[in-house]
Amino acid sequence: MRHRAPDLYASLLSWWAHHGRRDVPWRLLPGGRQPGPDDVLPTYPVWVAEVMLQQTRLAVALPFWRRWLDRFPDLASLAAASRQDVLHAWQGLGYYARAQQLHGVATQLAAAKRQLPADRAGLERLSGLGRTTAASIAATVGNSADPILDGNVRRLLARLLAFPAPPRQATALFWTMVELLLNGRRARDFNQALMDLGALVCRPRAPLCRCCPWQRHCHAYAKGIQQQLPVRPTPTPIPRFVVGVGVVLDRQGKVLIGQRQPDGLLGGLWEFVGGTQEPGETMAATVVRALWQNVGLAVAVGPELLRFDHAYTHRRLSFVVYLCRPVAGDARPVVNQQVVWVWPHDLHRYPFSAAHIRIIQALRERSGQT
DNA sequence: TATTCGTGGTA
DNA sequence: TTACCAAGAAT
Repeated sequence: MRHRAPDLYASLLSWWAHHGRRDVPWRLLPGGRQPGPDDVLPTYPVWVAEVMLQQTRLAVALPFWRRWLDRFPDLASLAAASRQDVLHAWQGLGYYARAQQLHGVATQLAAAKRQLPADRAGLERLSGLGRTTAASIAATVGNSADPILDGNVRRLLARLLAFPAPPRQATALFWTMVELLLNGRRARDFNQALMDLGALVCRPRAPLCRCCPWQRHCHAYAKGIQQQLPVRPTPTPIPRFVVGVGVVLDRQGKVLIGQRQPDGLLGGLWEFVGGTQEPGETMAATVVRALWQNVGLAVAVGPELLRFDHAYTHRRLSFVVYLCRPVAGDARPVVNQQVVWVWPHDLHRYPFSAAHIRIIQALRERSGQT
């Protein structure tokens, strides 16, 4: 009995030829010409793009990718850059460990006088690349026979099979399926077509089944349950915290910032000093305690600068930010890598997270008024 | 295997 | 306002 994989492949590529996205990184590479099946694309810009695109929407990553290539056009320039410059180029993209991994790989390769590998096995040994990203790079660059299994493909296959559990439980099955669908053929267009189909038609919400080349093969569609798939894993409750932040200005008008430890949340980024409110504690007390514990500085809490909510994947924070004056002690790094006093107009030289960018913006608006 | 890594758009 | 979620990987 013949399986139906060849039919699915052909209908997918036929759909993609007319409806695939044009603004994907490998179709935007310098040179402009659309690559033919035998063309080999440069590995470095594809590597950067694929890492940026991990858990990040195409439209979000694209401007970062362009700026990055403008700033670090090749592996050598990235290797020669400072960690600060690299983090600064990544500022606002999130998952900052990815930037440090790119930098680390570039540095190690440069020290060994080696170039990026272009095959999946070699790529997968690099820090920050799992099977999907390595396969996507290899297939994009060399048009190798390496299928991918990203979020788009998982969702698509979960619906195609009407898989009755969270897709993560079907990882082995889905890998086998994409291998069968690709059937040893070259994967550059195939992988892109699968992702485009997931992004444009088999969308997370309100899939456009009328436009889908696989509609007649789709078990979820046949059952009318495409809206209910894929099955979501039971969400874990997200803790909420209130964070008190002190923007400390000294007599000169310099402001105190600290650099976070290299690993963990927002690793290596700079921040204003703060801490989470404890039960029964006033906001002012939280700020005083945070400054004392984190940098050994006694401060007087002044007026509130702003308050806002900020959500991370696994916690929700409410920031309350106060202007403060130092009263006693010298700022020293306790929980931070280092602390420095900087002029407000030099803050843009340091990489900050989105929440602290917002604080900087409020600081600017306030100083502009007075 | 389950958590932990950001951010901003969207309904 | 809230919850969901996106070109996943590391631990």
